[in-house]
Amino acid sequence: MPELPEVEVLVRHLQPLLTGRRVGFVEVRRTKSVRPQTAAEFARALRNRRFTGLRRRGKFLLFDLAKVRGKPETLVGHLGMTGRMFLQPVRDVLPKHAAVVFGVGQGERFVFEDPRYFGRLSFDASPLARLGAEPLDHPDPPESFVAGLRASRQPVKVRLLDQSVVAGVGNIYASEALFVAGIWPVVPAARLGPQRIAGLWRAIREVLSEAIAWGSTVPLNWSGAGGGDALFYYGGDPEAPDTYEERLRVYDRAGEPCGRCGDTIQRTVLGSRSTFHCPRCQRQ
DNA sequence: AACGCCGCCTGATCGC
DNA sequence: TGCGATCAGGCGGCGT
Repeated sequence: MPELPEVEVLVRHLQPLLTGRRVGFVEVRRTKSVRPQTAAEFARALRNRRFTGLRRRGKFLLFDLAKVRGKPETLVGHLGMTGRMFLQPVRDVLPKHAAVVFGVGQGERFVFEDPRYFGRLSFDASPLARLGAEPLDHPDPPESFVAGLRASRQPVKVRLLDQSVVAGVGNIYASEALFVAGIWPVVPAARLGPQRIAGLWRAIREVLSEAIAWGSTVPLNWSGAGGGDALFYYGGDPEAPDTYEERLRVYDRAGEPCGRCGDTIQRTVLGSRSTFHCPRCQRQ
């Protein structure tokens, strides 16, 4: 599932392709996937607009649009669980679950594909206001992160999935960061002292930036053809033998030996979500 | 009011 | 082989 690194790699890929381009036709194929939720209103807000940039905030993509009186300046994208975004020639075959399609000139179109329809393309920017700090912008744990952990008796793994505590961490990198930090996922967030909080913040930054660096070293393939591994095709060729999946330390590795100590990695369920940890490297 | 849990979705996988 | 059941999960919303 796309988390901060996958969105970051996608943004870096799309930013130069979209900037300066003007939107032509707009085709909303699933009204569920857009806000406002009528095809006509959404198309009216987007048609003929020019992209001036593309940014990321947490797991959100922010498409900057040239100012037009009375119209929103930012299109907000979220990939949900299974969303993909790419450009393709207009004569190519559309994927089965193409939710939104719009022309970007020169015989090309932008495709937002999303088999489970959890993602969105929206002109409502209000969800951004609830986001916590950007982990890669702050070398030291921000006060909002410390406060978000201190206030809760929930397991720290569950707290990390709350986007108001830290923006962009999802189920995969939460397990990964806790492993790197040597923290047992079940530990109540409020029980972590300043040292461990600082270590956890560093670990979050490490696993996220490592994933981005890996993604950016691989040639991008955004043909939109084929599926490949739904988890980590963001960084490269879905057919490539080495995917980032192979670099994950604990996620989806239940029963396998820990790469650090050799003990068996465990799968548990926290907040009705799969959680992976090494019982030896992660205590208390 | 913090927190647990449901519903939204389809595709992959599993068991019989 | 075929088919129904189960699972996957980001996030908003709802109930306690």
